[in-house]
Amino acid sequence: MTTGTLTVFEPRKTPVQARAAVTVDAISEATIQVLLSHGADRLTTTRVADRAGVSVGTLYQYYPNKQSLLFAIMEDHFEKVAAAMEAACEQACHNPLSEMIQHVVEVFVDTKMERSDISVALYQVAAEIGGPALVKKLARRMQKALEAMLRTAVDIKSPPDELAIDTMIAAMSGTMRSLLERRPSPAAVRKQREQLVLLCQSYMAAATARVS
Amino acid sequence: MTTGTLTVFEPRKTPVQARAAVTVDAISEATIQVLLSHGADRLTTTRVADRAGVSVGTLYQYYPNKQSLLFAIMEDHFEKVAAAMEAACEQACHNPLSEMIQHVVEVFVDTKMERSDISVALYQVAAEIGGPALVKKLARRMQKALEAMLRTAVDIKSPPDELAIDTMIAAMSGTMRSLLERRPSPAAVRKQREQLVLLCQSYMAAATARVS
Amino acid sequence: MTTGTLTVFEPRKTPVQARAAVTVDAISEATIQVLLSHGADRLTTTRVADRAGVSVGTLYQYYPNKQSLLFAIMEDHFEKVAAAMEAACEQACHNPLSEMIQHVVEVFVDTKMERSDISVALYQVAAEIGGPALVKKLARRMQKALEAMLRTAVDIKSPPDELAIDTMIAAMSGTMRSLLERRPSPAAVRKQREQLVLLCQSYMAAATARVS
Amino acid sequence: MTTGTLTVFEPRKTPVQARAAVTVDAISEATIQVLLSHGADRLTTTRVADRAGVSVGTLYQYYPNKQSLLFAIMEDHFEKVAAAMEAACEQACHNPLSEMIQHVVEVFVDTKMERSDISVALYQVAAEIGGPALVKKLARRMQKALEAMLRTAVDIKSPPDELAIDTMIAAMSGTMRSLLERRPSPAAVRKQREQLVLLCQSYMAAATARVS
DNA sequence: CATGAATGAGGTTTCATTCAT
DNA sequence: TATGAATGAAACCTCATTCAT
Repeated sequence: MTTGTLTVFEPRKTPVQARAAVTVDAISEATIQVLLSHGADRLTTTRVADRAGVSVGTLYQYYPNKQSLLFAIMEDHFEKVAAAMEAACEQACHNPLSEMIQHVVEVFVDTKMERSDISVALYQVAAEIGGPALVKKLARRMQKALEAMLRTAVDIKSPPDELAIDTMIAAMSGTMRSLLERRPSPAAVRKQREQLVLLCQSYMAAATARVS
Repeated sequence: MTTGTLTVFEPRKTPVQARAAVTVDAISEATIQVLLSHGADRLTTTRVADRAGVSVGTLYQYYPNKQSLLFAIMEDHFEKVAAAMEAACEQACHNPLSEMIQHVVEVFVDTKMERSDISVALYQVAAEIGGPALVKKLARRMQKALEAMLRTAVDIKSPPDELAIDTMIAAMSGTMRSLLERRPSPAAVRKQREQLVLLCQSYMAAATARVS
Repeated sequence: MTTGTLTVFEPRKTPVQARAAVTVDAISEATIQVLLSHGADRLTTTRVADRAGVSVGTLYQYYPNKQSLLFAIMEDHFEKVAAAMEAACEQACHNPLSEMIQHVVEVFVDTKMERSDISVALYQVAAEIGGPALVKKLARRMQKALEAMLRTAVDIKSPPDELAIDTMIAAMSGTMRSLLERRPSPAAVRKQREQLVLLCQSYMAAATARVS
Repeated sequence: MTTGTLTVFEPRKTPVQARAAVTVDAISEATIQVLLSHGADRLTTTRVADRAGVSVGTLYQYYPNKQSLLFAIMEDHFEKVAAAMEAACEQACHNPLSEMIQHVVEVFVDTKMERSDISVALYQVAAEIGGPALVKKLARRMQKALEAMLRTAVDIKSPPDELAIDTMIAAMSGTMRSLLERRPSPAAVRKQREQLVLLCQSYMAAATARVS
């Protein structure tokens, strides 16, 4: 397919003056806005620059090409999610399994919702940029964090195996994706979050039972 | 975003002659090939026509525009999935809950895998065409079929509520998507299928328990 | 510096229909016109297409990029010059040295003058495209043809050595370049041609004398 | 074509402070470097400034526009060549023709070689800036100096006519250009210099013989 | 004076679509 | 019907130049 190399998307130069930092942020935010209001195929660098209130030239001072715009947002977002999950996992250590899962899933959903616009926007373009590669990286980090946490569960003999954790991550991310793409109301999200907690809890319980 | 109207994407004319049917199929197949080998952003009508062994002009005799190409494939695929699920649901009536789920999930996974290339290809472009709308339609059909089936389960008092069924569909589709995007080996698929069965079984059991 | 690869500049596709051949010629001719009337730095693909009476899109159907436009002309022109020189050399065999040189130099000047516009136009851009490489190829062909001819001179024992022939080629081409860039009148050309003949004759005579 | 006016390209201000002179030199040198390493079409003011270790702003304090950068170098170089030739001509007065020519040609070649990088760099851009005009000026100066010198030749009745001198200048410059563009080794240059001396000597002798 | 962020006109190239043959 | 040449709007991106700091 495409890409494979990630370095192509790296930002072009780090701003040294104060106003430049503002510009970079404005461009980044504008990208999301345009992605949501116009769709991936009508995202043009000119439109982004316009929305950001700068000229195209300025945009290209900080991003080497159109894809790097999207890539930067994705990297940022994934970093945020990964960090939140790692923190959540650490915090939930030494608890019963079901409480662990509840905490972790709630944090996942809440983190995603915090900038649900970004998530939805990214779903549209993930494939065209380094998406899959970054997703894999993110999954590995979550996998590790979850495993470490699960090892400390007070009410199970041994943690679920890798396959089960993998599946749970896929289920969490995938379900969340399906839900977000429906653009749910906050109330709907609350209800769905509850369901996702239940889903993961019951699966983990079942997966653990079979293994131990 | 875009879309909303579905009628724009309808194929231009139904092939009445055998030769035409072959052409249409070739184009459709070529579209998937190109999507997979070149990526969504490098899918051009000329390339598709080339791959299909016809001229652009011919392509435009059967499809009014580029999007209709993709839309037709998606519609087709979704129809196949929906039909398979409806059949599976009917077939699984009057069984214990867990057997029902097992059957349904296995059929879902198998149907998706049968043309996994199409699924993967479509993930890239779903957003740009009538994707969400079709997904919603598909979800409604599955929802209905599942509900009807669940009502006949021999070992539960009342079927899970709408929210739970919805969640299960989102989980099935979403998890499957996450898995397929990793381009798994057939062996890996078999293992993952087992896990997905377990996931849905345990969730449905839990969701039923809470309701009844 | 630049390039090194020559294949990048190859034409994109060979026209199969009759009208296409006309188009290709028109574009080629328009390129020269624009080069001469606007200069190398103001040669734009749009301008060329305009001048040729076609759209940019059409231009790009036959030339993969801007440079290939120029490259095609250069290749063509060099081929013409090389062929003319080879013919001239063959024709001049078995004559006295000075007559050989006269014939060859006159043919060289006349061939260059025939499309002096192209020569002048190319001087501007040779460096930016595969210029040096093609020049070297051309020089080799001329070198070979001249050497073969000189070996048959009836009034010298042994032909001038490679270095001398090389120098004569450089002198012929270089002097011609200097002259052409002054955009001389036909009358001036005639006088200069005579001088160039004399220059080459006396040099070859001197170079031969020293060697033999 | 372009140009015609020469005044546009004059440097903006003469450096009065020592520091400024260093800067101007650095920029000038950087221009040549970039021209040689990146080619004419990738010569940007920013790149030159970078290479020179200053900011674009600073560059524009000393040169009003990009072309003036190149023009200044060319003017400088031509001035050096012209001065060297004038000195050589004066020094060679009152000698036999062939010795005169030898001296003059050797000085020409050596002066060109001293900064052969500049010559090669300039060949790329001469057309885009005031090139032809400057060349004409240079040729006139050389023409004058040569004529004055030739008038003092001790072994000929009358000097060669204007046309012959013109042709010799064209031959010298043109041949040198052809040679330099091949990027020759110092050893090759020595051999070629000898040939060029011979070429000019024999031509001048012939041209004189015919006239007298 | 020096800096480098910002500008935006303008260049190159692509590609969905049409239509004469 | 099939073909493929032609179209041209529109996208991406560069770079000479300015000017606030």
